[in-house]
Amino acid sequence: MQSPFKILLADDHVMFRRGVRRIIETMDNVEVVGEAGDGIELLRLARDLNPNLIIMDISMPSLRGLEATREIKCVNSNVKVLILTMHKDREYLYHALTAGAEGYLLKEDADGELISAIDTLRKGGTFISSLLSSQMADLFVDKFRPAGEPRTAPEEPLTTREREILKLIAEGKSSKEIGALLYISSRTVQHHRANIMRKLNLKKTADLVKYALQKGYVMPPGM
Amino acid sequence: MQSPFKILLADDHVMFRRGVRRIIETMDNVEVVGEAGDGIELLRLARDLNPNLIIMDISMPSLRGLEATREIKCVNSNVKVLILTMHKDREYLYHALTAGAEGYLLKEDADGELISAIDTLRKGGTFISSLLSSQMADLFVDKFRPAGEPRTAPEEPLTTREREILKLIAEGKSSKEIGALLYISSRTVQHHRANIMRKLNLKKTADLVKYALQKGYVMPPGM
DNA sequence: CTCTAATTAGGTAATTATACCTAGTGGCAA
DNA sequence: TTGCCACTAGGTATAATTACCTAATTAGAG
Repeated sequence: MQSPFKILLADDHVMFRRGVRRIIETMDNVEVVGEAGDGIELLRLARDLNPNLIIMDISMPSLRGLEATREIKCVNSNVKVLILTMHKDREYLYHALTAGAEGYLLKEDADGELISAIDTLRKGGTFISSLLSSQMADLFVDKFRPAGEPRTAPEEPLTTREREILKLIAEGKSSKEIGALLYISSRTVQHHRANIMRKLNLKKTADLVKYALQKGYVMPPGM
Repeated sequence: MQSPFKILLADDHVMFRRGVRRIIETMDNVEVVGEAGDGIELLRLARDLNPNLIIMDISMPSLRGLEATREIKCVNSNVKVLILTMHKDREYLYHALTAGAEGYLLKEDADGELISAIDTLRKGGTFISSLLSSQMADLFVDKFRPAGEPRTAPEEPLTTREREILKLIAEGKSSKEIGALLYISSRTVQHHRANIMRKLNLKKTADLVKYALQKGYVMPPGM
């Protein structure tokens, strides 16, 4: 048997820490080594107790949880962080993940998922509340795909044909090749090309490629 | 009552399309307007039928599903895409999302989640198989955190000067402009340019731009 | 010292891209 | 019908890229 998995709890509500501790105590080879009531105490205990996992709320007095997370990750990057919170907004989730947290669990489904969350993090994985999977996906899609842009300004000045041609340009094809592909004259392609550049206020092929990449019209390099 | 939500099915297995269709037919105000057996047919039907949602497998003959997704999104960015597949690897998920898909559902839990996935996408949301939420989180964390090197070996055949010039090319500058910036002849820039293309086995400016973007030599568009 | 690679520079030619034009057709809406 | 727009096609001209060459200088490795 390995040495036990050391967990540090951080929440400003005693009752909540007690509840979490009780759930954890049903697990094998896992030990709660300490409890912190605010961020300052958390930093001190994280340094002294050297836990493997910190379970914390992100709304704590004297130092916000995310600040604490960054601080701790900076000093000891081996420790895992599981955020346990009531916030289901995507902004909180986003900030938690970018701050370095490996887990994000809603208090409302902590009963059902806390144990599997701890297990997952112990094995080196990442755990997000299943209730937030759609938010998660939204985040991902928003961050990685400026294309389509459903919610923010579908103001695309290009016509269908122009997008089609832009895609081929960004793939590295010449006007002549594109004309052959689409069964139109290369002069027509050149005309579309000029229109695209005029509409987007671009000057060079390089700009067209970057625009197409940004919009997701072509495969990102590296796949 | 609104006009029905039009769905186009794309999968190379007839039986699977039939099964999906049967599930969908239990929904209100939703209509399957067509079925495609391969990517080429999919592109044609997507254009002709103008569906609101495309449900497709990503392993189809004659055109891979992700290619088809980009193609369709490029021409009609309003259509939603739900990937229905057996692949649970994070690479597939990642590529599907970056290709512009709004949904990713495993065939094995299609029975239970297909209807809610369709509903979610109809409302403008994003849906990922709950079985993949941990993969999703891993993806997110991987992408946003490690500021250090990527895992791939940095075998870079280019010289310092060549990288410098490649960067400027990708920023949209001409050989003459680059020469003026670096106080060298535009002919020298052209020579470097040719060397870069020879080393990387590339042919066009567009390829250079994509390569530079991939390597991170220039800011990704949109940030 | 010798050899190689990197950087610099130029010649010539073909191809392609960019910047200005005009103009016919078809679809769609006021 | 009239007008607008997308798509088509072409003319002309200049700028830039791409594809072949050669070659001098310098720094560094062997």
